Amino acid sequence: MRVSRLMLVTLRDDPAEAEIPSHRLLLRAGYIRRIGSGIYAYLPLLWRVLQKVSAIVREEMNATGALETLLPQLQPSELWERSGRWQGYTAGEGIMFHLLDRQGRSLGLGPTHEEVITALAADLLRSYRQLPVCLYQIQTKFRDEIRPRFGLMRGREFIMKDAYSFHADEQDLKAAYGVMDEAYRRIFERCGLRAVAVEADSGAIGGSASQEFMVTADAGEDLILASPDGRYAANQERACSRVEPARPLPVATPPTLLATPGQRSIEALCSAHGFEPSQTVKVLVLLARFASGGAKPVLVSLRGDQCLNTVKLANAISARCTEGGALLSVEPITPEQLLAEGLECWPLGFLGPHLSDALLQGGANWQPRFLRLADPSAADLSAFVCGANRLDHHLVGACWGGAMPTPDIADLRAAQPGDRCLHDPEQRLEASRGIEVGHIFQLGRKYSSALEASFTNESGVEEPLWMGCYGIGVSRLAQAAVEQHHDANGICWPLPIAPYEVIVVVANMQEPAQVALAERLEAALEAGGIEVLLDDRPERAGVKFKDADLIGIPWRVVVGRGAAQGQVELVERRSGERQELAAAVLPAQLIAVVAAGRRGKGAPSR
RNA sequence: CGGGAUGUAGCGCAGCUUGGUAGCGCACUUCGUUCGGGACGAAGGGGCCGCAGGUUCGAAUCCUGUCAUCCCGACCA
Repeated sequence: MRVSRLMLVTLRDDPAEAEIPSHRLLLRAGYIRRIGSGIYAYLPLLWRVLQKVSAIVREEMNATGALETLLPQLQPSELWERSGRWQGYTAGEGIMFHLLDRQGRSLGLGPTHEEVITALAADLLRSYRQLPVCLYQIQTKFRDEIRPRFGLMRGREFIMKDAYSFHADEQDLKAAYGVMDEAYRRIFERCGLRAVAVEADSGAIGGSASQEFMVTADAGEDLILASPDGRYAANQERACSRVEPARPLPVATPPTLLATPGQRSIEALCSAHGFEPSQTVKVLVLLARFASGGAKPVLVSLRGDQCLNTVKLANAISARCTEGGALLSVEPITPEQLLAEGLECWPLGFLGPHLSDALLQGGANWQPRFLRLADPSAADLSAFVCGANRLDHHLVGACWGGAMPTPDIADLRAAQPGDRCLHDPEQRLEASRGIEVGHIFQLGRKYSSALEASFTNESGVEEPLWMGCYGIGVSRLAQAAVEQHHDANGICWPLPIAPYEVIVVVANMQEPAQVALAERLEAALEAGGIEVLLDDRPERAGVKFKDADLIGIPWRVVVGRGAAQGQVELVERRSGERQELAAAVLPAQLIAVVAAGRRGKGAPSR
């Protein structure tokens, strides 16, 4: 392919909209153009990258026995109502684009395909003899992201590989999950990416076990906490750790009232009275809103030196409040909200776990009882300092039981870098950032039960199918590769996913000898199965070198001054290493090197 | 949605405070000189100054509204 015919438009200046290196480089090097917020055109060079990634994904999925398919993006709301997700996905902070057709039917633009696939499974799968099956597709997904960001990293339209497996029992599901885990590791490795598997929260998709695959990069949106020994890694949303022992509070029976004027924070309280944060319990009041329109006040008790993990909190609330439909949001309660609800103002900043349900009586809409939750680190304290539920006062020496109703215990604390690990107290969690490029879930029977997808087992009894689901963000993966593989001059594609493998640069198009030799080399390389670009533009050599570096083709062949003597230069993009060699031997040598790179040596050595 | 910022040529920006009918660099076209790491000179083309109102003899500039985009938080592959 000739560069003059490639519609290649590179930019010398960084576009103002791009923040992170990969986004800047994809724009500058002519791989993508923004069409709208979170909506990008994949230009020809990027499309080749995406197809290469897709081909690797396809090979590895096929190798597991999965079947490729293509499901509709336009999905009837009725399916989503049956799974109970229509409200959650369209109302409130819902991310599903939805519309009415001309008959007034309600449709959604697929953000994911559990509903469709499960409906199909209900239709087609009748007997254990048909199981297991795994279907996958590589297709555009639509999500009305609250904040699209970083180019392809978080687009509103993006390419995803999603797979769904169906099993007769949980053991078989777990086996398939393990097979997918291995396939995923091979996919990322073959794409030349350094990726780590971490324990994850399963979020809106639901289900039990789930694992994310993170491409490590400073620009990643996720915080990973991992032990140095490599035995534990988790998304911070999910991560658990040991809590440091609290310093015991000298027992003061009965609890005494302490005047604490204006000391609304743990920090202010402790510095004024010489307490340690671990001797205190902080109480948060939040409001949980549900799809049904209901709202429940939640009282959360944490040890004063610990932080709330909002994902764990949302999970704990969802698990305990099943009747109101999906949990839409959990937000701190503000004085304005109390006023609007018709309640008198609470002494915010001085709350204790014994805040009375009586304070909720007479409210307009909220449920009249608190959901009382506590993290074990707070619940384990035998005596503590907490708010007195009275303005400018705290209680010293409070303890659980009696007037202090014992709360429901749930893991609610956010693990932090530096915390000791559960599996080995000698290990401390370390933080790094990652880009989530893959996620695998054991869904269990959540969707199959809701959508009545059942099969007849060996004993002739009908039961819901066991399901797994497995995603890879294909377009995100391509950008993550750039984030991980670039330098000051541009992109350094891992060879297996590079848009072209070799670029032949004619230093001076006015030298017929150079042009002729370059064309011969292009033909020889192509005959050897190499994907070759020929830079035949009437530009100065410097411009072409800059562009070649910017677009990141792994190997560059320069046909220049030595052309008359049959000498050319070979440059490796990643290392910058160059060698002079005879044009006659170049094709064979390069074909061998590229073939080795395709076999998975595209990954960097470090 | 909350907080912050920005909309002027394809890209990056100046001009706005102090109204007088738009400019710089890159890119693009033509010619010449150059020709191995984003050359130089000359000549060109390209702008409802985001949109709509208002103030004014006159608005990119002042006022009001609106839309869009980007950044910081909650969502996710």
